[in-house]
Amino acid sequence: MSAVTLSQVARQAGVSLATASRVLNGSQRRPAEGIAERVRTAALELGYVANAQAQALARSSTGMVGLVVHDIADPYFSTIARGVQHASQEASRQLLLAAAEAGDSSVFSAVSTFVAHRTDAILIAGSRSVRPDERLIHELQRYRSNGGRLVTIGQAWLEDSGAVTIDNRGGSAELVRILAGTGQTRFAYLAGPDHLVTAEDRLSGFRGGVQAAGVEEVAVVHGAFTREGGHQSARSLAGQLGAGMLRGVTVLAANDVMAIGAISAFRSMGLEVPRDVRVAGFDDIPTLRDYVPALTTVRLPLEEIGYLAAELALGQASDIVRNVSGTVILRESA
Amino acid sequence: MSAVTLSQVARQAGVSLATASRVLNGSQRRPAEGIAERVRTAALELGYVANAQAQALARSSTGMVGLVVHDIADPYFSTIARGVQHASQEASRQLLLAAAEAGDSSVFSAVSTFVAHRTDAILIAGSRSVRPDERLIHELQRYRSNGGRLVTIGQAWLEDSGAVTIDNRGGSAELVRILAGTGQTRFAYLAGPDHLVTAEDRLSGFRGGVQAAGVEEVAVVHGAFTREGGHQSARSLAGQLGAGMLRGVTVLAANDVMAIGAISAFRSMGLEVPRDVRVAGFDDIPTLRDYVPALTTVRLPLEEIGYLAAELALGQASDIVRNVSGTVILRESA
DNA sequence: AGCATTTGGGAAAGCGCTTTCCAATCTAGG
DNA sequence: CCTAGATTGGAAAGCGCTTTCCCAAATGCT
Repeated sequence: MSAVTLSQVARQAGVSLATASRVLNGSQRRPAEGIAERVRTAALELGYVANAQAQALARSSTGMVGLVVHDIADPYFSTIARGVQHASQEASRQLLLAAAEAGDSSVFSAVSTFVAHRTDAILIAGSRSVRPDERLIHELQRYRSNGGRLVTIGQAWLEDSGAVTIDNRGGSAELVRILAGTGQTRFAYLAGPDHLVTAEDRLSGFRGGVQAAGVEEVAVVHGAFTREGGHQSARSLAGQLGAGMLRGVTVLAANDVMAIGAISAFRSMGLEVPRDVRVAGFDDIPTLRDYVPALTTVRLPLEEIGYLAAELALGQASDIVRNVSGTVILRESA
Repeated sequence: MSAVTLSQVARQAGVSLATASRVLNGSQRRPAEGIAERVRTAALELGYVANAQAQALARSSTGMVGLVVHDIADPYFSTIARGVQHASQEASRQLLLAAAEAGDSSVFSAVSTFVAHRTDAILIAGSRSVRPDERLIHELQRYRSNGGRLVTIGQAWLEDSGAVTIDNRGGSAELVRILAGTGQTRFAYLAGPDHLVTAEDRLSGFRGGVQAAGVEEVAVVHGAFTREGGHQSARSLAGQLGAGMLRGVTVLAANDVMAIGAISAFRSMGLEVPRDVRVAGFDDIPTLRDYVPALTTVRLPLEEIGYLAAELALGQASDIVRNVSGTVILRESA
């Protein structure tokens, strides 16, 4: 990657490096218009594009922000990523993306790369582990103390760092409350992995809601946060209860893709949703809005969440926590 | 973003900068083990993390690859992105992501940023315009002549640059052929924007297939490559034909999300799929696989395509074109 | 023991920019 | 017409690394 350098431009324009830099790369001092014009012309002729790496080194700020997601192909994360991308673009920051599909250790390595690249900020989307990796926490703390901004999405990871927290508990509880209000009385829960706090929060919201509404908790089964996780959980729920006992039960899944998996499992068992079993999800993934039966769920403004997080990371405001909560969307499935 | 520097490590270890560099950041020369150990210890104690920017400057290679997608929240692109991400990670390259939601001009600015950041390679996913922006082409050519690698996904943009091409034409044609083989005879096409070559290729494949199979082309309507585009196109198709005439027609959409939009439109008009109208898509988006009625479509190995593209970009092989074609998946919708 | 080689650490020159000083020029006030 | 003060361009010192040389010490041979 060789390319035209500033000094070539300066030479061609017959000015010094300093002047060329001042003209081309925004500085306090604006050289006289005549000179500036010469420099601009030279730059254009040579096709000069500033080397962001060198600028970063000289300015000690890279203009890059790092986003770590669990899986970019998961619509939950890709929607958040979209929001982040928009905000970064508006702030003319470049987005570095890393996937951490293998838990804390891969979050750690993603963070390390970002640290190496000296991103101005790091955003972490994806649930914190209930018992977080010490190494990771240290790394993040050091990053912050070196002046890096950290914003986590979902819940706060560090005491006083930025975060866009999501009221998972409240959303689940509200969903149960409303469903109970429509007369449903027997609830089962397809929970996510029990080591993720997002999953645990949604579960505990469910339990709180069940208690508050005075309805019955038929069963809780844990599984992966994926379509397959939902599918398996649904099957094991059926096994646990006996297929007959499933009739009339409202099955809440920890997220939409699990709900989809569950519905597919129920269907393969000859159960129709919502006639035989009711199912609801969480997140309100945009791509799934045309699904039939339309999924009752808790809508999270995913894109906005990403946008907000990036704003927090890029704003000059000191680190801040912003809470967003979901709204229950009653559709056909429950 | 201040942090521990190599010279601090060197000082603490009591060696020179050169030695410290050789020990920590892979070089030909391996200092004696005793010394190396001292350096490593010092680095660990101080929590040294090499500054990738500075390394990039010194080595004149950044280890970053840029990916431009149309819209990261679109499952088509996020799936490709996943493949790219995997390949980059395996090659320990960092991924820069940019969205180009506003056509060629935004592709241009994305590319410019990547050029500024001196990414080792640029991957462009998302269809080329039928009449591509001259400026863009020049920028890409200059990038390549400066030693940057370019890989486009979908079709080749530059004469001899890397590309993972997709046999859109063949896929569409094959889909028509197979559907005609099941006895369907009247076909309509919901095409994408007529300025994108992907859209045009799929359309021309459709036409070729119709001709070859000797079936009837009822209508072709153009719309956006989105769910809403599909919805609207379906409505205008109905308007054009008269709702009655739609019965028995097989409506092929230029991609899956358009197909979903179309089905939703038909449904709102009281038409049931596939009983009244048949619908098929293209791409086989993973998230949509549980959709009911299950979508007949042309499966594209999206993730693999992304992976392949990144391999081409990162491999030492000179730029190469790799073609992938889809396979027709018959399900319920058509 | 004496010489030619190899080995391995360090000094220093960049990589491409930004930014602080400096010095020269210009402006305005007396 | 002279001087204090404001402008403005340029020289040069970094930013944090890599890598080429150079030189001293260690090694292998005769």
